Order: sequence, then structure tokens, then C-alpha cells
Amino acid sequence: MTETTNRLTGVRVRFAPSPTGYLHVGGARTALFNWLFARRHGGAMILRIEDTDAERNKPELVQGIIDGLQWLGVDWDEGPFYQSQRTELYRAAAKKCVANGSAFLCYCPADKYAGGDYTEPGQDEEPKGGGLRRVTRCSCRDGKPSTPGAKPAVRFKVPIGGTTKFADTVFGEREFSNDEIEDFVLLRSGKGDEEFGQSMYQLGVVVDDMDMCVTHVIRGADHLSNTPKQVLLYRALGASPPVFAHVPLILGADKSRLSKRHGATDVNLYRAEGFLPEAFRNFLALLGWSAGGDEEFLRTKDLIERFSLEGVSRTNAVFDRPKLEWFNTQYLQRLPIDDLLPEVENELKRSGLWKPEWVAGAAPAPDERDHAWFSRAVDLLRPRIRLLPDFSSWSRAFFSDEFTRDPAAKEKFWKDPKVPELLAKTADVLAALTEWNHDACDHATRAVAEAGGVKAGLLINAVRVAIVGQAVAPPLFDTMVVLGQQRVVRRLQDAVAGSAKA
RNA sequence: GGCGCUAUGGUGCAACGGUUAGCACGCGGCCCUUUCAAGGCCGAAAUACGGGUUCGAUUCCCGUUAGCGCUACCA
Repeated sequence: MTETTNRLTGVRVRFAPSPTGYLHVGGARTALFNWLFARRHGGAMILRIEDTDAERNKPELVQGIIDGLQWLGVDWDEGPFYQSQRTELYRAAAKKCVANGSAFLCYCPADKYAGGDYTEPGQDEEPKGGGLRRVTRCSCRDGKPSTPGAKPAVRFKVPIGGTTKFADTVFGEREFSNDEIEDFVLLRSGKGDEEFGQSMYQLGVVVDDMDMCVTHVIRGADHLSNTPKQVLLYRALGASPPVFAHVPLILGADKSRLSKRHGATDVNLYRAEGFLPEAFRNFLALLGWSAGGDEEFLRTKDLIERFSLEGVSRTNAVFDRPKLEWFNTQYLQRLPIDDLLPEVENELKRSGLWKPEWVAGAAPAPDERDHAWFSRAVDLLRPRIRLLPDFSSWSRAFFSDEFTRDPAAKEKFWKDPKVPELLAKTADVLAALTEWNHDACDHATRAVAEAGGVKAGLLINAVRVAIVGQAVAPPLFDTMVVLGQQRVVRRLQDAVAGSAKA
């Protein structure tokens, strides 16, 4: 399929955030669904920045949105396009509507329309009973300017009576009464000496989706009620609407719309916390969508293979952080080790613990730590990791010789007065070993415990604190093997010296 | 207020007229055990309410209730 035919016949979707805030998890989920759909069908993904509101728009936030999408692995084939740079297109479309009678110049002050929940006094059609006009219809729409001399905005002239229908892939056939739809603004009134201002949302969306040949509009269900307006606009512009697919919203734990008070809603905050992007993606994909079966661990290629609009739910979903954390630990454990290593590398670079000799193919360091060693260490650590920064915090002693021993761990496992003596003895015995492997360390350590008249567990726990500084760490003898004989012995001796002082 | 959407355990999803209503997270217990995880096993926990339609409703229809959305010269 050539690119030209793709543009004409293939699936084309878009994600259209507004830079009035960061990338919200709800927006991220919408972006993800669009992306999965595009990739599933070999279509094109478009990124469009809807920045037509100069007042609220914060250009500096665009980069954060892009960063968030990139972290999520959501890429795009076209764009980013900026609506603020496409003003002429919208003005031309608005003029076309005025010319063909589907829009009018409105001279009313903006606040006259606010609320919109009444009939213009003095108009004939008064609401009695149901089904009658309930929204403002000013006299401007009939060519009688309400406020002569004022700068006009362009409003869409919603038909009186009748209904507007459209099909939604998720919600089914929808029908709205035209009398419930206000004469929405297409173009703001001009400021200063300009004739008209910027486009409003409805116009920009429709003009751009037409211009960009968007075939499927996948967006939040908060736009369901806006859709009839857009369908009307498509017709006025002589086009047929695309396929709509509205996806349910994401809520906080109390079922109200997800917001800051529910905790983090900025996708970049999850990156900062150290979640794996693929785990986050898997979690997000399952919010409002189901592949059908019971399997939940779906890697990105599985998501792409199985994604379909038919699997999208109509029920709003609560963002469940514990489940997100579960997904993260699952990915930490189940990912092929080579897929995990780059993430750990980034984390160690971030914390300044990274060593160049750990990159694949690099010459090993004098202490024989090379890429294979790094891989083994990560593999040993990962069942206990919850978030990426754990590799730099409680696992620090695996990657650096500069670590401190947790006072609480010492308190708990160095309580027995025999500990210093046992540690010293263990250091001697281990130093004398001629082979360094799990079983050798195991036998030697247990022998020391037995000779000292203590349970093996007591010594094992004490040694763990001595060599990694933490109460929590991987099984001791595996840890010893990964750390190496010299380090283990040195740290034991250091621990004895330290505890003697204390 | 008006209009619209939705309604399966606490949460996310299955079951798309006939199942002992399934899976997962979380929660409790047990096992494993060298700390902490992971893992294994077991358990508690749901069809919002009321009417219909039907031989039979979680499933279809109506109403109620609740939640959410839209109702801006925001997007």
C-alpha cells in the first residue's frame, strides 16, 4: 500500500491534546487507544495540538505532553500540527458556512448566551410541555443584529426542529434533538482591528479532521454530547462525518472525575516514580477495554494484535493504583532480562551509580564486573524491586562500595552480642575459601554458625546486613556470589570494625 | 434546572436469554522460607432497586435511584 492510498483508504486517527495542562492519564489512555488502533490496522497516527485559546494555552506545556507520549511509547506518523498556525483554514471554513447560510454573524455579548437554558424573550416559540426550544436563539441568526456596531462572532445556525443522528462504535446509534443544541460559536469575535478571532473547538476539530482525512475519531466520552454539533458542521461543510468511537472516562477512587486530589494524574509523574512504561501501558489499556479473555499480562505486541473498538467498555473506570503497582512488579519479574536492562541502566545513570564497563561488549573492569555480571545482578534483584529507583536505593550496595548500613537493620539483626565475633570468624572462613560459589559459601557460613552455637538464620541475617547494609535483600549466598569474595570479606571486616566502635 | 450516558464483589474486566455468575488486583488464612518479596493452595466478597417481556433474565423493555458528562467567544 503506498502512502497515497493509505491516506485515501487506510485508517487515520489522531490524538489532539490541548496544552492547558500536563498529559493527564485520561488523555494518555485516549492517545494509547488511538495508537493501538492505528498500529493494529497499519494506519496513520496524527498528533495535533489544539491551542486555539490564547488565554489558557501554555506553549511550554507542549514539550511535557510530547515527553509523556514518548515515554509511553506512543509515537505518531504526522505532526505535531498546531491549530494556532492554521487560523486561515478555519476562517475560510467559517466564511463558507456563513455564505451557504449554515452560520451567521452574532453581535450578542458573550454573557447573553452563558447558561443557554432559556428562550429569547419575545420570540414566538415559548416552551410549553416537552420537546420545545430550550436554548438561546438570538435575533442575529435571522439577520437582525441584536447589538449593532459590536464586533461579531460567527455562530452555527442550528436547524429548528428535527434531530441529528450518528453512529458511535462504542455507544451505538445516537440521536439528539436539534432544539437542545445551542447556536455554538465557530469563530471568536475579532480583537483590535482584526475582523475575526481564533477558531473555537468545534470548528477546528471538524476542519482539521476533514483536512487530515481522519477516518476514526477516538476520544473521551465527554465529547459524546458535542458530537451532534460536529456532525452538523460536517454536513454544512459538505463532508460526511468520520467514524466516532467514544471511550469511557477515568475516575478517581471516589468515582468522581480523576483530579489532582486523587493523587498523581500527570503521566510524567509515573515516569519519575520509576514505573516501567510497558507496565503502565498495559495497565492503561485495560482501563475501559478488554481483550475478551482472562489474560491480563499483555505486552505491547499483544495489545496491538488484540485491540479492537468492540472491546471498549461503556462504563467509566476507576484508576486503581494498587493494580498499576502489581503490573509493574509483574513486568519487573517476567520481562526478558535484556528488555529490563536498559531501564535499569537509565535508573543507575540517573542516580550516578552507572559504570561504563557494564555496557554490552565493553571490556570488563579489574574486578571482573562486566555486562554479564550486571545482568546477573539485576536478575537476582528484580523479584524484590517495586519501582526502578529501588535499584539505586536499597540495592545500592550491589552497584557501589559506598553504602551505609541501615540503623533499623542493625538494630534488628545485630542484637545478639555474639554477632561481632561471628562476623569476624565468617570473614576469616570465607577469605580462606578456594572456590566461590553458592554451596561453598553456604557450607562455610553454616559451619561458623554451628561452631558458634547459634542458629544459621541468626548469622545469615547478620551477614546480610554486614555486606549489603539492608534487612531486605536477595538470598544471602546468591548475593555473596554476585558481590564476589573480596568484597564480601572486606565488608564483613569493615562491619566488625564498625560494630566494635559502636 | 435541561439534555445525554452508565449501572456485575471494594477495584478492573468475563459471562453478549439457560454457568454452582468466571478471571485479576486488593483483603484474610495456610504452605514455602534465610530477611523481604515472589510463588503455590484455600477463603470472604457482586448482578443498585421496582416493575414488566419470556418456559427461563446479569443479559431485552419501562420506571426509580445513584454516578458521570454536556449545557463557555474552554477544549
